[in-house]
Amino acid sequence: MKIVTRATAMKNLKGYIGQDLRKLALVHGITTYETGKQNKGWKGLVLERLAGLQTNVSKAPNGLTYELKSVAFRCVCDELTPKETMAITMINPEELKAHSFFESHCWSKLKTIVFCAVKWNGKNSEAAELLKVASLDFAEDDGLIKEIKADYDFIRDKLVSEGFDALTGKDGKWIQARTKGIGGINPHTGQRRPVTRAFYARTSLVKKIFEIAS
DNA sequence: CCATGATCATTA
DNA sequence: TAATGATCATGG
Repeated sequence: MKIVTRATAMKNLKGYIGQDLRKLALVHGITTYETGKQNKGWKGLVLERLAGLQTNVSKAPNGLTYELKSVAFRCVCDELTPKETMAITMINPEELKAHSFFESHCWSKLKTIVFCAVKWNGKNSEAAELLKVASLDFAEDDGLIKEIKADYDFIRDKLVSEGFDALTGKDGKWIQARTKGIGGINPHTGQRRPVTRAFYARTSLVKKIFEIAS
């Protein structure tokens, strides 16, 4: 397995800025919506390939891997603004209780993230142009880290005192704990699948990250 | 089977 | 329009 550093990944990705991701998806054999079903994750998968990754096994970055994230941007007036929040990582209630912010998956992913701004052209977007690639260096903004940590601590505290079910997307100034379950009904049992959650970066955080990286 | 990819739908 | 909660296809 080949190791791709963040710098290499960024270099690879930058070569694709301005290109249509849908065409690239076809080249790499990634299903988009061609089959009649839409794959909501296809942009992320394409970007991972473009960065030089073979496949993404991104759970628990054991040291020297990085996270690749895409963010949908839409044009508000003349300014590019994040359309939506961005998933960071799944929340494991046990680990959330056990780990402080700087020991968490959330942080270890956040600090090694490579952001890709992708133009969003509406529902079931057929084309997706790669707008910009940025990596994050949080070391240059202590204040922001502190505030993110505060959100993490708040969410962790709430988990301990009120339980996993008490968490909502309302919590947190920069990050939030939104639901991210598999959703739907288990066709075998007919039961509802358990609700899971993930850390999300709010749009304001995404915007700030791109400002820092610029 | 389930975590991961990220978007879609609904409501205030 | 923005924010929150819910959802689906994919890959290992």
